[in-house]
Amino acid sequence: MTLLQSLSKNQQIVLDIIKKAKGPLKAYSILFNVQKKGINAPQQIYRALDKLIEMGKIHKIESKNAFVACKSSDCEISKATAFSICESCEVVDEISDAKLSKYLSGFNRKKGMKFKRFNLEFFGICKKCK
Amino acid sequence: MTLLQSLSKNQQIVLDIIKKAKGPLKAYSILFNVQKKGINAPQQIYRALDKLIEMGKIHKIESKNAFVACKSSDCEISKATAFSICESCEVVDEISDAKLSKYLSGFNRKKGMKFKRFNLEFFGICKKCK
DNA sequence: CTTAAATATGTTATATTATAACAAACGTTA
DNA sequence: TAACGTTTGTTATAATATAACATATTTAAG
Repeated sequence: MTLLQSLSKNQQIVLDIIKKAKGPLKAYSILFNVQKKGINAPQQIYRALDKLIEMGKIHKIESKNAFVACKSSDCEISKATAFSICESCEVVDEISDAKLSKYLSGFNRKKGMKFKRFNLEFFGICKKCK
Repeated sequence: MTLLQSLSKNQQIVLDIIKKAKGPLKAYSILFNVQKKGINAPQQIYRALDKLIEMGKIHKIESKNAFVACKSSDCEISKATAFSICESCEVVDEISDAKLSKYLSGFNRKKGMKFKRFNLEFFGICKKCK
């Protein structure tokens, strides 16, 4: 019984914009894009972003302070994220690799803690930019 | 012939503070700590931080916008970084694991790009906080 | 139904993080 | 010592993010 969590108005607006985008979007760039829709304040964007992240609909690219839609046809909650980032054209791709994910999910420091979540960012130059 | 790059005055001041710290430091917290030493402006901190990162003396924890000293007795240039981050006490540990590093350095997307660098952040609750 | 609780919204203000731009000093090294 | 690159100092401002509070809407329980 997959009670597919419905989105609020602002959450839907923000998600739509992020989905349509070709690359990662910054919060204020989202804001400028939705002012015609009656959203005027950063708070409104950040609140929607927070919820969308919680729901696993989007991810934050930490090294860029930008947001992308989740590619994995709606992962539940993002415990294991990996991205490839082109340092030239700034294109970001979500990496879905079962082996990688399993390897990292199973990785635990000897004396240390058990991990709940990880985020991995790869950097390089993509094929197009070479 | 290891020409061990010498640090400038500000670079040395900033590095010393980061090394003494128990956890990751934020740029403005560094700034407040060095105002007695005649450093007054964010620019001066950020410039030192940038150079120290280039040299591999420190790393930026992207998810926290904070900086830690490199633990690996001065890694050359940080092409492969991994950290464990406690979500409770916020302690950050650099992970030096040859296998992990090798695994990830060898990871290349099939059709995609060859990676030059990666950064991995694990999150959980550390032993002390459990 | 209808009241209470939780969630979402709108809004103003402000905090935090980071860079731009320019002038002066310092340090190589040729 | 002149020319170049690097570092410094400084003022200003850009970019990213949260606090706090009032109101509205949705959900769930009695």
